[in-house]
Amino acid sequence: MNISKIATLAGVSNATVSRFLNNGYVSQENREKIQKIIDETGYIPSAHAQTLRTKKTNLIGVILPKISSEAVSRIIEGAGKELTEAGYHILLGNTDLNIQKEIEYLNIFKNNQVDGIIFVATILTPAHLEVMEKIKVPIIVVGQQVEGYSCVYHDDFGAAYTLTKEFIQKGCKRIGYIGVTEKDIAVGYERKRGFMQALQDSGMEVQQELIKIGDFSEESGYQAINELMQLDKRIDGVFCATDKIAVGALEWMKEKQPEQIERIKFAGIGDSVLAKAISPKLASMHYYYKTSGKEAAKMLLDAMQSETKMIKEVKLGYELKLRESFK
Amino acid sequence: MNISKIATLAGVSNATVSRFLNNGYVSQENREKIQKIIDETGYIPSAHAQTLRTKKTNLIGVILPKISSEAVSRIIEGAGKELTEAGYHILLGNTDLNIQKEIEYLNIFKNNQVDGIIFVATILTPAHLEVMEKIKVPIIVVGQQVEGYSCVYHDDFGAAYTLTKEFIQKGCKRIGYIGVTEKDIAVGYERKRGFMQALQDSGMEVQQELIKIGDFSEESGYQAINELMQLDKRIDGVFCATDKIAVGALEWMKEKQPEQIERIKFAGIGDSVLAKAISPKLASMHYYYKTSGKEAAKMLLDAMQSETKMIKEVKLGYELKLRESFK
DNA sequence: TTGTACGCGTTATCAC
DNA sequence: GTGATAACGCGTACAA
Repeated sequence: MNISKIATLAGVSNATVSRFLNNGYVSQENREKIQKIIDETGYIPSAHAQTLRTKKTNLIGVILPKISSEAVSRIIEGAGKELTEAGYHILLGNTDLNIQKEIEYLNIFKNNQVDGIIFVATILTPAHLEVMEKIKVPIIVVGQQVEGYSCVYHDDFGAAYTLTKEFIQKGCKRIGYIGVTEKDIAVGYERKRGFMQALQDSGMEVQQELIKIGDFSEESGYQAINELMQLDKRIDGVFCATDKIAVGALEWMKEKQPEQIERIKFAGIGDSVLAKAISPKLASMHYYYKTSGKEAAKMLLDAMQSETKMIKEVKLGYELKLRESFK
Repeated sequence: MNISKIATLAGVSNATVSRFLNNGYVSQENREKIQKIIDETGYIPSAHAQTLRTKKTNLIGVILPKISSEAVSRIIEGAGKELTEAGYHILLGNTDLNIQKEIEYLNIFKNNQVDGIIFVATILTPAHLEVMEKIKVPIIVVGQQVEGYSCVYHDDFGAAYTLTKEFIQKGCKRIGYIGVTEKDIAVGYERKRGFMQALQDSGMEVQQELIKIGDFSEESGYQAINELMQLDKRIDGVFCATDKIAVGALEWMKEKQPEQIERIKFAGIGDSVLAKAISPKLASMHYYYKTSGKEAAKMLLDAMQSETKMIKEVKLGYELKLRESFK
């Protein structure tokens, strides 16, 4: 079923049907005839033919590292709502933590396959930037601050700084740190920087041996805390760059040294559902993931409308959630 | 940049370029010339124009109730991997638990916008089936068994039956049940049926007043357990239709009657990350969500290839995970 | 092995 | 207000 058949059935030309569909001038009489045929046939215009003609796809490419992550799914949830309301659909680009795939998706989306891109980034390499340069549709980066692109991210430095100050204020003297690779500017570099800066500003020495770098898994938290506890039994605080890492660390404590768990303060970042569910309840920094998705979508919608390529950065705050692990 | 420009630059006709791109006969000499131009320009054919011409979109519509759900995101993860490898992309249809939106998305996907549909269903109404009837592309339903459609789902009856038997074997005499609406055939109806059947088969009476129906939230578990404990203080087991409900119930116990928590056995279904993280660790039935997504994708790929509309049902098993809450 | 010419379904232009 | 008709970018008979 296509527009010509509808036109024939309604006794008008396809141009009139097209005008009817796109709010052009059509007589009341013809409006009714056409509507009747459309209702009867259940006709829906071919989005692909429309795209070919108008250059507008109504599609937004969303590139993300891992769909089964609480943060990421929240971001999509927020972005999706906003985009759907504006008449756009989401084309998914799940890279499964594979950096090469990120570049592949950027390339796939490049040639007008989508009207805009939301890129939930982790590690940005020069290769990424090179491809991104060539893309004509607007790109909004989520989760990382990146020069030359509109982005929405959390204040990782500030969150880590504030959280570390909290450790210090509560009297912690020897605080361990478990983080991730600094190639991830937001989670790895900025959070660690906030941690170290807060120590320095409080006149405390940064002890490099108490800084452990793992990956994003619970296991890496489990292993890192083990190393930390062997290194220095007087540790009285453990700053984990993510909640997941903290959960792993707490798991180790509960298994191996349950008598110490009350003495040592633990905190993560992200305020996941896990943080609230485990025992002791994990202190964490609440991040507004859904809002960040929503904000990114709004920025993208703006960018797609305007002619000028104005760059806008949105830095979202955080909220301290002190819980049992931080008494 | 389009195929004609590439052809001109390479000094051949667009037909030759097209043949080159689609593995047709092209002389070695021309192959090289064309490849050179394509490399230089970074040309990528317009997927939309290809679709218009070939009627193949390479798109799979995935309709789901809520992206930020562990089960759902796992399903997508599994399906996505399989589909991507086969050269398809996912067009997201997040309905945000709105049944009307499910029907909207089915309609959007109807008219050849996608080559196939994966429908992660919750409640299927006659209105759903009516729209689904009219859709020409293959549909695979995930999470529910539905007459006339290929589907992949978990053995909810069996899981609930087995789990209930476990309660009984461990000596429970008065088992409460907290479930969800029976309109959801899988989670609501089948799990409850398994529960009741197991009681009956063991010669135990089903006590209707010990059966509570809430929604999918933790709060509903929190409230339902409160009602149950007021009704009958001798309750020694609580079967929760989902892990989330069980988490809410345990939360209430920890807050209000911590001294009773050891006496009463708790279990959920789904084996979420929460189940393993909370204390006491929640006994649950492991479900193979990622596998179900993978399986659905495979079935869809098959269905899209074959001419015949063979219906296939895949019922996945479960794995009992006894944990602290079930000692 | 190559090129010409047409059609996929839609929108936009223009003359009526 | 309306209806031919060209054009969007591509794939593919068909003729060469």
